[in-house]
Amino acid sequence: MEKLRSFLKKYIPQSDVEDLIGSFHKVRKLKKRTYLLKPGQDCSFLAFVKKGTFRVFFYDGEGTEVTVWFSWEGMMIGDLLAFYKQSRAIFYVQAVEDAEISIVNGKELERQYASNPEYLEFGRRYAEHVSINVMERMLSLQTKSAEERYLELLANPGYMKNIPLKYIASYLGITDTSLSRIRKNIS
Amino acid sequence: MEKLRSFLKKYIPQSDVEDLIGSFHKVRKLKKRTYLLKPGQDCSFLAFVKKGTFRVFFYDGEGTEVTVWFSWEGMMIGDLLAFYKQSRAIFYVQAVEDAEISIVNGKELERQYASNPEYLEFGRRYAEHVSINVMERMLSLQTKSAEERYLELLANPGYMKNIPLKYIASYLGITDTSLSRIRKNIS
DNA sequence: CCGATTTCTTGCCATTTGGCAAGAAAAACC
DNA sequence: GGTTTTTCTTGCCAAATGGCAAGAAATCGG
Repeated sequence: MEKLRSFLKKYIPQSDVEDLIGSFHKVRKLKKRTYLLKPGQDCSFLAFVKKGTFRVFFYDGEGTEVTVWFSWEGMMIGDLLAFYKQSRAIFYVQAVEDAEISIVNGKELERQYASNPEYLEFGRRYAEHVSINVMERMLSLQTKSAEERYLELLANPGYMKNIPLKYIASYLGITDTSLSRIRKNIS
Repeated sequence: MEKLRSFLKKYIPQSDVEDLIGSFHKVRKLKKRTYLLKPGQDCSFLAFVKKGTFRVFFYDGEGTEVTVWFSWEGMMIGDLLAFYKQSRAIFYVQAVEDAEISIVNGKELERQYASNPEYLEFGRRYAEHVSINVMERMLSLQTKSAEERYLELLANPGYMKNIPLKYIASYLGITDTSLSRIRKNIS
């Protein structure tokens, strides 16, 4: 639970987070390529990634897979859009490699918020953090070329190293063919 | 204050919001094309738009204006990215037409959160709402053509009707030249 | 280790979007 | 109302990205 503790402490460093940690009680292991969520399912929970990598994706109007988000060890995963909208799952959430997660149910989380306003502050700060990340990705999509966006990804640690290029391509908003050509250009 | 009340009630319908309303005490009027914020300024506040329209923009590496966001009557405005990151302003925030706003200072807002956990819940729900909006715009940028994105905008009420096309173009992530051609195509 | 499957690259050509510059149209200003 | 400034459109051509299909390369699964 050490990783979960330091994750939570990032948002509410002053608070005792033991009760909150305790509410992430359901543990699941997922084999590579299996699904944590599919569209239409109940997705009123958040999961903390203890091990592995996930991707969030859907099929667009033409039946093409679009990867919306990735999540690695030490981060949260789930269908956050649907979670915040309080709707059924919109996306697929799939393990990109063998993974292990701890889950907190949405109702349980609300109870934690109600019992301790410091946890409510966690909810707020986490949502703000999500806003920041999504805004920055949005800006990148709005203003940068596919090649620039790809270089941006590579600038990060080695996060992308086990991710198939076709997932990365759709995350960048381009086809795998185009990404392949961009890679050729760069090298 | 009626509009502000119903805005706040959208997020915390059960709560008495009078104290929170009271904290939006500073009122400002801005003439068309004047700035509420410029990069580097202190932007630790939120403003509620009582009248008028705003846009958030910056200059990219090539010195081209990029419109990031719009805000209309009944919504909040400010440099939300910098506000959440607790940094100095990153963007310009400009009145697109004569406008009037009510401002709440960030520190004051924190005091409200501290004094009443129900207001903290407002902070959380609003950040979640922002996440939803930004995610949806991000998805649109990632998966749709410029023409589809433009039609999407038009599908809304008459929101865009006083906005110069060049601002809309940069909001869509294209040049004004391209938008002009798209418009020709459509009609 | 080997066959089956998935992923990645490449060629050819189409479509979308951009850059620049000139002129038309609209809006702002006095 | 007329002048100035800003915004919008268009033509010409370039660059970026896509679609399809074939084959190469890598990975998977026993």
